[in-house]
Amino acid sequence: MQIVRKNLTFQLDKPILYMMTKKRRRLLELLQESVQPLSAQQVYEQMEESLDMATVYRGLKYLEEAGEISSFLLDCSERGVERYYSQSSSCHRHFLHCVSCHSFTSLNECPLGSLEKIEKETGFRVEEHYLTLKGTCEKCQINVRGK
Amino acid sequence: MQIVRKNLTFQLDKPILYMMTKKRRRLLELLQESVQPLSAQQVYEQMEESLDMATVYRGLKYLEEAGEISSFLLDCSERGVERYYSQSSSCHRHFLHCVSCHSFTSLNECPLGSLEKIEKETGFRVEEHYLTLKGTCEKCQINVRGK
DNA sequence: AAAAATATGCAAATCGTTCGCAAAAATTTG
DNA sequence: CAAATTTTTGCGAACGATTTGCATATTTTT
Repeated sequence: MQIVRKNLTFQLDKPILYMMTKKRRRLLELLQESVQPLSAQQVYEQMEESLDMATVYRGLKYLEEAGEISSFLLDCSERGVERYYSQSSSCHRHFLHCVSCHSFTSLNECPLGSLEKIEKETGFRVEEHYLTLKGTCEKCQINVRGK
Repeated sequence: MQIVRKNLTFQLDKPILYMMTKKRRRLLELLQESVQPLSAQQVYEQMEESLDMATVYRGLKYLEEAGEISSFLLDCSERGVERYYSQSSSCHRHFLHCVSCHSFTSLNECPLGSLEKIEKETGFRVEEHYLTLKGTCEKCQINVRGK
């Protein structure tokens, strides 16, 4: 990650100028270090330096708008409906969510076929897509069997 | 739709006995008549007979557990994060959501390729999946052009 | 270094959704 | 069929995730 200063950073085509403060950088680093997508609450808990919850939310929203991270909604039986954040690595990612241990596993590639067919059929111009797969991870399958 | 009476209805393999009250039937009918998935709020507004919001929520949850309807989460720029409900027709469905007029378009088929590959790669047993496509519907594309 | 702009902490507000409880409706029992 | 029992409904309060207003702190611009 580069250090970003106001008026100096451009994302996508249109220039988005933004400011990378210490706190925001820590938020971003935390997400970059994490293998798992994290909810705002989890980010808050994992921050060593103190950071207000409102600042976490504002920071995450800011980083997302700046294109550094991306998020999705998940309804988890354990934690309820929350937004989860992860770094915006090279390409967009999807996750498998284990309904038993509630961990995420990242997919290597997007299992979605071409969207062109859909666009032709529906007349829609598809701009983004979110895919959530739910199931049971390898570990939890074994654990259940073991019992 | 069949009229369901306690102890007389079975869903899937395991017998789920459930009671179809007048209010619940109206909820279900509303969703069956609607082309679009509806949020609890929209269901509430479209109900001619008065129905408490708590009852709407409870009824929708009940119908979903009974397998009559299904739901998904959507973050819409206009309406925020809400759960949307639609009847569980024969097979499971996915929707395209227009980011301009906020309407839904139903997909004819699931664009997801085989999940087997994913299961092999990840060891995951995939049980369900949710796909949200966002973009611009045909009408809104034309409207924008027209301006 | 001072002035201006922006971010942060704190507390209160918001919004979708859920819950407790008493009354109403549906089901079961005798 | 009426009484007893179970389940649902309405109402208001509670909840949890997220947002907002405002005064203060930090960062940027001058």
